[in-house]
Amino acid sequence: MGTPLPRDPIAEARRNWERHGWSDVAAPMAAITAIMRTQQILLARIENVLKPFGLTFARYELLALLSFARSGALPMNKASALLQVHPTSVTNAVDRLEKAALVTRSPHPTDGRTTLIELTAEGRTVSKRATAALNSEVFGQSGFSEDDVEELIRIFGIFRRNAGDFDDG
Amino acid sequence: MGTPLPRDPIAEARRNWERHGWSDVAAPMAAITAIMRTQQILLARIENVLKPFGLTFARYELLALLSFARSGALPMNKASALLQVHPTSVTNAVDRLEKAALVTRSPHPTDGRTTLIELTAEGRTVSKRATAALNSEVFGQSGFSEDDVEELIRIFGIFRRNAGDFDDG
DNA sequence: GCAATATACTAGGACATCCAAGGGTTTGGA
DNA sequence: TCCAAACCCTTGGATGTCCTAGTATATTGC
Repeated sequence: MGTPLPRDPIAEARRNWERHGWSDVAAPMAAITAIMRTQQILLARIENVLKPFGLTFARYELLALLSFARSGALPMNKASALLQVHPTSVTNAVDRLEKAALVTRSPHPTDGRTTLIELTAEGRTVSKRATAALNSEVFGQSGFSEDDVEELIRIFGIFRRNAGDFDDG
Repeated sequence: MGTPLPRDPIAEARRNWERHGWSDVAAPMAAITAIMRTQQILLARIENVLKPFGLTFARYELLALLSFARSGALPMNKASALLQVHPTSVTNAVDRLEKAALVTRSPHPTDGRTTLIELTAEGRTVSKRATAALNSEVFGQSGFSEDDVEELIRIFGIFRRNAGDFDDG
């Protein structure tokens, strides 16, 4: 996307904030902006690893979720809740995964409103291979120290709970 | 988007990773997934605050960048580099901001290839108001402790430099 | 038992991001 | 001097996300 900048643009933004008299919120602004940028970098790495499998991160997450379900099947609304994305995003992902023959839709046995998503044999295979690739090429080389990884898990765990993602602690 | 889950879905994913023998990368996987989710939550808060101004985060970032430029104007490629997004994303944002009369395009005085983006008076006003809103409603209530904010800035600063975003230290 | 309310999924629209390609402008080396 | 390579912006296409209905099925309450 380009050559490195001579200066950290987020540090510059922080200085701009301070210079304009917003010192009280300059640090959180910088932290939040850094989260945004880091997410963008990580997502690009992940998508790059998944591309050979014909997967995007959204579709991979759904496959992985199904692969951990006891029966290999989940209702769409359950998937939406667990992945914490809008139901229409799940519909979209399932449409494409179904077209690629990695999952199938089937009616819920007792609730006519509900659609079950189920992994196909190929879906399970692709999921396994994609996970192996992500483990070795992204998660295994995250660039974060072990201590920092635990810090991030702690900080964002608190944040997500406060944001209403889940109840336990 | 829904009621809180009974359990932290990312902590569950981490346990799944460990149960499948990927303990060595389970923690970074959890950290990266938490970054993704946190970004999503923060972006939603930001977009929500910006909506009354008719802005999205992408457009706001461009406005804010311009407001800090000495002359209030920047070449598009410069904006693309500083915001670290694809040039086509800048084209898209400028199209919409120009339609809203918040910025104007003008030819570069000496380089015929380059287009300058410049804030209009209204663009400057909207930028100021939107920044004030974000400062008070998002950055001022980030939910991160002061210490954690500094930790995040440190950790992601290292990460972004290693990812090639910038050169200094 | 039936109407009103709630829940589940999908269709269509608005935005953002990236990539690939195309057309115009500059620059630089033969 | 002049043409090829480099650079800048835009267009068109693929994806993903969310929101706002709209349709179908369940549940609840009177």
